[in-house]
Amino acid sequence: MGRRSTHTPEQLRQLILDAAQSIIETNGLAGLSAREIARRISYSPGTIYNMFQNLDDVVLHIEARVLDALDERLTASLADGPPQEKVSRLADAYLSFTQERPKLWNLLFEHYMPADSQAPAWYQQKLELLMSRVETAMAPLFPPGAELERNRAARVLWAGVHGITSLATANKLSNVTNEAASLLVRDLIQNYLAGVTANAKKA
Amino acid sequence: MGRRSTHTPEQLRQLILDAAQSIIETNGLAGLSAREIARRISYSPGTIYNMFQNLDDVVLHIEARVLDALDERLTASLADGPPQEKVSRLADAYLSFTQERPKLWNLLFEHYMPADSQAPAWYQQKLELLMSRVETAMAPLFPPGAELERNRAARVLWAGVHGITSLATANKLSNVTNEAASLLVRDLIQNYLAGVTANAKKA
DNA sequence: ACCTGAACACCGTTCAAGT
DNA sequence: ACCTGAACACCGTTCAAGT
Repeated sequence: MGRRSTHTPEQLRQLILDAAQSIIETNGLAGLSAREIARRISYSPGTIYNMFQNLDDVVLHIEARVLDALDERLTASLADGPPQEKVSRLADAYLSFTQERPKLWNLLFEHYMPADSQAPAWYQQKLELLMSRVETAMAPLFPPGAELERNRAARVLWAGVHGITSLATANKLSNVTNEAASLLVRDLIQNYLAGVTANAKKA
Repeated sequence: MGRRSTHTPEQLRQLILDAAQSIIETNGLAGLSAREIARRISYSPGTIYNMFQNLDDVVLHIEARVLDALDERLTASLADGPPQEKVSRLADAYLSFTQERPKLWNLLFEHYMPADSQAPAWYQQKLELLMSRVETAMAPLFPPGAELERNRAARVLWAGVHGITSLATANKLSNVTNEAASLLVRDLIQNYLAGVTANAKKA
């Protein structure tokens, strides 16, 4: 046994991640197991543990890929226009990503860190990057110096869009199908931003 | 073996559900197993399957309890006042429930029906009841005949509050702690309702 | 050095057999 | 009638031993 080295360590890591991602895309997180990954890449289960700390660690690296793919989508969707339109474009890009790759997107929210450990710093940074796309798109709506308000509004919209998508996908919004979700998202953005700009003018 | 009947079937069902709930409250859904329930109630694993279809079915019944408890909280929070205040009260009640019993609340969203089966009708009805609390509280903000808009606004706010809570709890809102979540919720309600009522007046 | 695979401690679920 | 517990097909993870 042992010693075959047909792959470099880096290749092996990618092999593992590719297999894991493919399992998740078809069967969801519930379908993922270290043994199934091993079977697919024709290595023994132990090998997974030579390359990663454990299965949670594998999942975390898949999440990194998803966050990167999501950011690509968001940035690709940007185009000139008024802030409201930019934000709507971002939301549409987010929604279409979740609808095209539901299992992968869902992974981000159904997987929890083991209670004793927090998400690593690079993970938090990827989240912040995503949110900063929204914040930048909205910037013209706020007077200079209103960084706090702008930051808060970006978080509220981000979380709001997430909430609608998440409940619609899980069929927990009572009668709101996945398609109708985009109507709710538009409504949220329009009315929330109307409220925010009205208040900004008052101040 | 067999035949002891120290409990009626209904008692046995409640015994199982009580044990399951207690496991979830301390260790989360991940800590739940049919064998662990059996151990706690001093029955064999097979007994769980005499009383429930499977473990998912047990979880579904726990979810029913959580939805009922949540509705009790929401209705208890109601008091006279302008609609905006009523909605805020509901949101506060929701938030405090999630903070007091995070594992139980989380269950509602981390547990998915098996892909082949939908949530039963009574489950959907409980969800609708919760959402109707919001809709009723907001009713005076809408002109008569605007049922559609009212219904949509209730869903948007419900999903929005859920999204904020959910991301804050999972530490995925970057720097937004669980306490700060209530600030975001207030901001969402205030600005969204400001936008909605401005539009309603225009129409 | 690299990889294996047996071993340990768990699962969900079923169902023949016991009282 | 009610309940058991062995059986089957799975898990995650470790680590001595093989090449």
